[in-house]
Amino acid sequence: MPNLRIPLRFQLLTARISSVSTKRISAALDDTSKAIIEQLQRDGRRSYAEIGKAVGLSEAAVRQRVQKLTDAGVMQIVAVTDPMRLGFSRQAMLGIRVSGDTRIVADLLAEMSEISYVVLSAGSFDIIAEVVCEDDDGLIELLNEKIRGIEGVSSTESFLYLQLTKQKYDWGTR
Amino acid sequence: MPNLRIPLRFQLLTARISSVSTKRISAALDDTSKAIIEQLQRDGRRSYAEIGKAVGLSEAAVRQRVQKLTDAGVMQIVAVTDPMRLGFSRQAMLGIRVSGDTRIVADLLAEMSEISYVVLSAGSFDIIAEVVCEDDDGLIELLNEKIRGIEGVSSTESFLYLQLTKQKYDWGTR
DNA sequence: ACTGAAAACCAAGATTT
DNA sequence: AAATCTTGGTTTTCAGT
Repeated sequence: MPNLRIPLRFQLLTARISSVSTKRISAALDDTSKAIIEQLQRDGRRSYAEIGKAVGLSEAAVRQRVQKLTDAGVMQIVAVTDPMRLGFSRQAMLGIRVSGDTRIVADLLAEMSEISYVVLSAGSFDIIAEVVCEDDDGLIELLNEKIRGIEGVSSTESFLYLQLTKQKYDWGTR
Repeated sequence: MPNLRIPLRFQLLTARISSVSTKRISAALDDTSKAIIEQLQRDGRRSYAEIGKAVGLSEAAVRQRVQKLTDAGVMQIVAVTDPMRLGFSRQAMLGIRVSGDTRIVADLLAEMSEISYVVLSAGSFDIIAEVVCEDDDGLIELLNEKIRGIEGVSSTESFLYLQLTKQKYDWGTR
């Protein structure tokens, strides 16, 4: 069973890869599969029959394709919550410089509930992390009490979010 | 009808807000709703009956709550595709400095299909953007031919992804 | 494509706050 | 009174053959 506490892409990249092997599907989805995915991107609970009508397939055929796509880890149907709607209104991207093993620091960051995104990167930052806090106080506290206290963190730089202009997850279908 | 080409949070933040007013739910979800959301984060197509069994509610009650949560924009059930699985293996975060109106540049970036994420930020970068390309050539081309050519982009800095350590979307339920 | 089983839907009615 | 949950009957979908 995959670790389900971190749902979307992270899960796709880790848990699933182990079981399905690293076969790459490339952009080799046919138009019908793309159309099915598009339907489900609009509404993940749309019925197979309805999707079938839209893409010109029988209900059963749609169901089989959806099964295949999810089994292969190409697609996942999940609920996503909106931090803003839940009172987490202060977001920021952090650039972090590390002395020592970046993976150890990244793992510590990943354990923090306020941190939604952690990547190891090449460039003038070793780690990039996204934080989601209720307010400025939460962010200040997180930075000073938790992040800067991590052994090996030599400096951090914050980029407060002013406005989220775009976010998408629909690779391969457009 | 909301613009569905940009599915998740962006949609939640824009299209939905207009119709539902800006009421904030705060962390005021009761435990039952949280439990329902958790179920759907594991599998967005789990049946209402099954969820009901898990959270101690009737099938109809679960359906009503899910309806409310999605109508309120707290949650959305969608298909998410994995860029890696589809052959987009080179990702990077870009820090962009802009002279002039950052929103205009951000909108231009948002139109590019390789760019998955755009935020206006305060700090030493005016815009932060995530790019997802098939390979290094794609990234180089994007940077030089498209991004650096935008009027008002004064400098860019790239942070290539080495490893995605964490990604989550489940605010409010943990 | 067909079929039994399951789930979703709908409309009241009951219960809670 | 308003919101929320349950129940029972009906339609639709699901999953296996």
